[in-house]
Amino acid sequence: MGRSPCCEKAHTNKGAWTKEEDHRLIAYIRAHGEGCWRSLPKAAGLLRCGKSCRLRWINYLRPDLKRGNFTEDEDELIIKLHSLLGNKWSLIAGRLPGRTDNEIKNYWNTHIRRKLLNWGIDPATHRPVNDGQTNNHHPTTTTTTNINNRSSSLDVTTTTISFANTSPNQFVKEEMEDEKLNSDRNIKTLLPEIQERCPDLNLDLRISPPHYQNIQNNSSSSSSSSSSSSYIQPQVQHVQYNHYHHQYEHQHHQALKTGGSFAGGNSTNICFSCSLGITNSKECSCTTSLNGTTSNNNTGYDFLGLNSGVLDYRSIEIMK
DNA sequence: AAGGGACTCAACCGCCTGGCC
DNA sequence: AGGCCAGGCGGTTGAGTCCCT
Repeated sequence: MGRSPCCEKAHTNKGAWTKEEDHRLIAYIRAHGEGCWRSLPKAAGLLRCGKSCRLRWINYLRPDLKRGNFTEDEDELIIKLHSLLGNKWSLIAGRLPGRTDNEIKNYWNTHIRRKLLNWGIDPATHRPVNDGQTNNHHPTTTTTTNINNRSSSLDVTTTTISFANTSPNQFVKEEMEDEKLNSDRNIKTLLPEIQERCPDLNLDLRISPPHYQNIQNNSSSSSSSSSSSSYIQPQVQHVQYNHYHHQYEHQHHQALKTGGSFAGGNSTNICFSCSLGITNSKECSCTTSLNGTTSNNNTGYDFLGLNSGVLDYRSIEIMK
């Protein structure tokens, strides 16, 4: 026995929404709020499937939607979130206020995928295309050059992934260069160039213990060039989102000042939302105020932020 | 100007999940 | 425990638009 249809398809409109339908839907939701999508079309006088109404509202009519092109910062954030979360568009959208999962999914498939491919990076794995070795479960010794390593007042070693230096014009130029180069050379010869172009782009992922442990070990992870790495003795590099750099450092500084740890430590937690600058969001599950007081007595490591309900990118580290 | 291929993105489809009975 | 249902999600489609020849 098949599933019952969500609506009577014979009596519903399909395809593009008309302005009148939009107005009806908006008026109804303003008056009655969201929810009960199945009964909404009838109540609102719409010949639409409830799902269709929900989608139209969420993806297009919602007043808090941010219209217009994605910014470089948003690009950057989407790439990083995708490297952490995969095709979990709704989760990614949750970190980008005003953007919908559908919008991000489309943008990924039409723009970012191609951009990464032009860089020689597999958008699915965030690894260099043709890099068979890195698919190995046992990472080999590699050399890393940490050019964009920003020193902070905290003397905490971090590696900043930055696309910010690349202006739109540069992108166009680089894409043209890429096409030429791809036709001229074997892709293998390109890999060093890709790394040179994005010297701080290291998209190999691993899950590590809380960040505070790495603070203690930071002296061993700040070298600007080679060292061997393995899962046993990792060379730790932290992902850090440039545009939230300042806020993060502030929070981190406060946490250290008060003797606590930051985001992933076992005494205080700054939630993922806040670490991304999405303060006061419904996702916020901070257990610590910035003055260092703790409002929750969770103990142990919250893998993937499951206890706090959100991912904590600070504890998801990138290594080579 | 016209044809056609490439691209974009709103919308649809089908599956999954969780709540309720 | 199992069925039903609503909501949500990710993958896919296709109409409209853009761009190149």
